[in-house]
Amino acid sequence: MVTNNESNLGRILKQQRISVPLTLQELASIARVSSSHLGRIERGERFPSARVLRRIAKPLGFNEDELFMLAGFLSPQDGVADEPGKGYNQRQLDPSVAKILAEEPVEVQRAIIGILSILKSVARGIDKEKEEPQPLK
Amino acid sequence: MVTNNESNLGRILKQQRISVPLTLQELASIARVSSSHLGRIERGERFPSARVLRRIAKPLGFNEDELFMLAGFLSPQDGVADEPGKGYNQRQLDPSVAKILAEEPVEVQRAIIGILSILKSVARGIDKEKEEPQPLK
DNA sequence: ATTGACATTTGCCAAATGGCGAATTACAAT
DNA sequence: ATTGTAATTCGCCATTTGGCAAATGTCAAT
Repeated sequence: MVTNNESNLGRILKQQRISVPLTLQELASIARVSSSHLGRIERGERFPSARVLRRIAKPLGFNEDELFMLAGFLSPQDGVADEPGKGYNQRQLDPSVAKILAEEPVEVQRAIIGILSILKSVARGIDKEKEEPQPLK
Repeated sequence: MVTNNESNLGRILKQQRISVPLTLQELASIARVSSSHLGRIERGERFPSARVLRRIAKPLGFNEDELFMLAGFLSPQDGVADEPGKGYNQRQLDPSVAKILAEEPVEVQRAIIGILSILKSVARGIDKEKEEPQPLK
């Protein structure tokens, strides 16, 4: 990525690094990313991958999600929601159901969801006559 | 990276895509990622960038952070997965499964467990009636 | 079997990421 | 100023990502 139009990310990262304070080389050795690369990221000549972003997050005092949001990797409203009942489902998964299901392989779990969706569409009525005529007999 | 086969991510993505259901081309056009690339990701020949992961999240019914966790981009709340593909325990309740199921009333959740146990017992006793050819025509 | 319509995979390529070492720039303390 | 040393930037290159188009696979309907 060349001269990112709106790369405050680099400035933010540099500011944070300076204020910690760390040099590029120190951050590089802590985060295991080359200092030259970090330098290019700070001045907007390169864009950090998720892996690099993740590695420099803690040394700079960022949360990973926070930094991912700054980088535009995560949508603003889609942070990790630790708050209960925040636009999520008001219903919840029955604990015993969760426990039983958790003992099955993930493929089985997903297959179960597949069966559920079939049952729901059947219950809703035969809704796909226009496209895919079911060989009923 | 060549055929990083130990990565479940591809499997998970494919399972989810199939169960939605979507074809590679449909997902490609919805998510604006080429179908060939998506195919390679699913079979582990390529590793998705954050940008791609972000684009395919919603069409597949994942939260972005959920998917980032699966890809190893975000650490799970406890434990550290430094390499992508690790840190995914196969014997846990899949987050997307939990989410979908949590939207159903508890009676439905329990009914699903009932169906699961019936299916398992059928699968166990499948050889008791080996003489039952299904008339499939 | 043949056709046709999709779906998936493969070959090839452009662009981007990221490391290493050399060059350059601060910035001390003589 | 000049020397020394640490910090930053630059040049070059390997590796990876991701797209396009062609090849291949799949499957239902002739």
